[in-house]
Amino acid sequence: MSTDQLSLALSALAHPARRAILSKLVSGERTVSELAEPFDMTGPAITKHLKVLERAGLIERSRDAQRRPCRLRAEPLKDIHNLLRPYQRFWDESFERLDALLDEENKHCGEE
Amino acid sequence: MSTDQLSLALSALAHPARRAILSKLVSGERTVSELAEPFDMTGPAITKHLKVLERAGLIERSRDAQRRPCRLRAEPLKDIHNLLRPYQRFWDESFERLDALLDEENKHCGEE
DNA sequence: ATTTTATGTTACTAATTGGTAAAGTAACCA
DNA sequence: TGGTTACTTTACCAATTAGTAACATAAAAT
Repeated sequence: MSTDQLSLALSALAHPARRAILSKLVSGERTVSELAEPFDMTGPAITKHLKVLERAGLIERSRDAQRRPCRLRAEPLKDIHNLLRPYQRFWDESFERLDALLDEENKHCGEE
Repeated sequence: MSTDQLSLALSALAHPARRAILSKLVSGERTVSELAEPFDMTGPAITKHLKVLERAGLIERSRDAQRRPCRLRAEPLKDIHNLLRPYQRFWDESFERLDALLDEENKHCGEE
């Protein structure tokens, strides 16, 4: 597995349960059991998903008595957003124009 | 593994080699060997990465004699972009304001 | 002190990933 | 027909991931 932050964040998001967990955190801190509740998933499974998210820097955890609340950290998402930026024009243009754009680019830097 | 398009696209991007391949395709069609050249990687390894990208809908392949040129397909990237949108305000705001935002949200929907 | 609640750890399994070497296919070239 | 180029397929391997059941810990409530 690739251990750079960007790869970690992307592969953390590549699971519906983890995306659902993140989206729950948009509205604020949540405990592990609050996050686990809507999923038909055992405790250890949730714990592992949270570890993946934590390792990717997408959540932070604190302590509140026996609870371990999770909160969102959006920085890695910003990196993904930046990764996508060079491609954005490909979906902002109509699909017919894509070929034209590619051909145009080829004239400039296609020969090495 | 999750087989929905979004998960496939995200996990396809979660490898530096595949991101590098995609970024090469921004400037137009490339053959397999053109894509393989900068990596210290065997043919079969590249073929596998291309299959992952193809399965995720991020590239299309055609035929030109014995060559199998690849071209970019950006739609799945648009889906990722849309996935990120709800989080965007978290990095557009200063980090001090994040807590305030979260607390504000909690007042509205934190009690169930 | 004991129980309950909340969460984590360990040990195990099955499936997937990322890589290799070696053989196979497909199109062009002489 | 035979050789070369371009790429794929077929085993095979080691490492990782996603899940489970069972057990462990930590704080609060009784």
